[in-house]
Amino acid sequence: MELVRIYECLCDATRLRILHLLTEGPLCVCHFQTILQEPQVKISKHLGYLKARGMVEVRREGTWRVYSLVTDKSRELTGNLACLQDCAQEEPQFRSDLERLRKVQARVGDRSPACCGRGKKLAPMIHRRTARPSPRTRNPTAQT
Amino acid sequence: MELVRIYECLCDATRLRILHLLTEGPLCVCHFQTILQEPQVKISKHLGYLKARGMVEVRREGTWRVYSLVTDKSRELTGNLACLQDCAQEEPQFRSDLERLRKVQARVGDRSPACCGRGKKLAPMIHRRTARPSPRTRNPTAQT
DNA sequence: CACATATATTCTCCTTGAAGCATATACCGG
DNA sequence: CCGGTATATGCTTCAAGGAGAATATATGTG
Repeated sequence: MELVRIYECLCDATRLRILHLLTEGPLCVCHFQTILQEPQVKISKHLGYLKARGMVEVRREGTWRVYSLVTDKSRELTGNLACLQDCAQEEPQFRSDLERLRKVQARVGDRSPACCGRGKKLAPMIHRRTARPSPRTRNPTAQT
Repeated sequence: MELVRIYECLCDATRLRILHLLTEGPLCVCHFQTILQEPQVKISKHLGYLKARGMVEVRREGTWRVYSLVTDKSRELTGNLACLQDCAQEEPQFRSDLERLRKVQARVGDRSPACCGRGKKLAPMIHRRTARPSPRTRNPTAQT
């Protein structure tokens, strides 16, 4: 049952937070770190878990990996994501994640030179306001 | 996060089937056995799991235990059950469960003398068409 | 090339939970 | 009280998966 697969992805708080953020648009790992405030390994692993189950897909942007929700979602997945989205409005955790997401978006939208806030190098500068599909950046290939 | 708790309940096929059936109305363990065609231990354990997480409640009816969805559901739970209900229409597994449920309901609705089909004793005869809240049976008490 | 950054992978430790057998418990009819 | 039915629980085995430290890999910079 595909449904079970979906629910397996949803039964962990970190993954829920990740998916919730992804419904707002693609995001790279370092942004997840900033927003979720969780160690890199943890985030990377959960993203891997989600990818392995076909919930998300990746695209490289220079050094970054930009994750997004899988494009062709099943009926079940669409429904459950909508449901999650709905539930998320109450959970304070999700709300604060969203706030932090807005900040990151603002920073990045301004083309300020930080990916993870480290503000060191800048690379292709592709971190636009994550909501838009970002027309064409540098290397639209690669995925799995 | 309560959401996680909910999803934990949903990420097992047997539990999904159980919950799906319960959205149609209360059901006793022996009927679950008949419908799901799974061993008693398995069903009983999963029902216990669901009860421990506050998704279902029990009521005794003589020798039987009649399980039902918890009466006051959270917004999240309501939403997810609705979503499940929606997804269930496609899954053949759920559909055949439903068919078997109808048969059981028919049998029981006719007041035929079987709980598990064994047709031995009959007891208070409370197994009415499970869909209706069953106004008042014998022992509306008991729960945990 | 050496280095720094972004991210993934490996390995280990530990907990949860699923399955199944055997057994316990509760209730019923006689 | 006895035997039988309905259901739960204890125990064991086993696999999945979560956390974290250390390390590997890839890529861009000078």
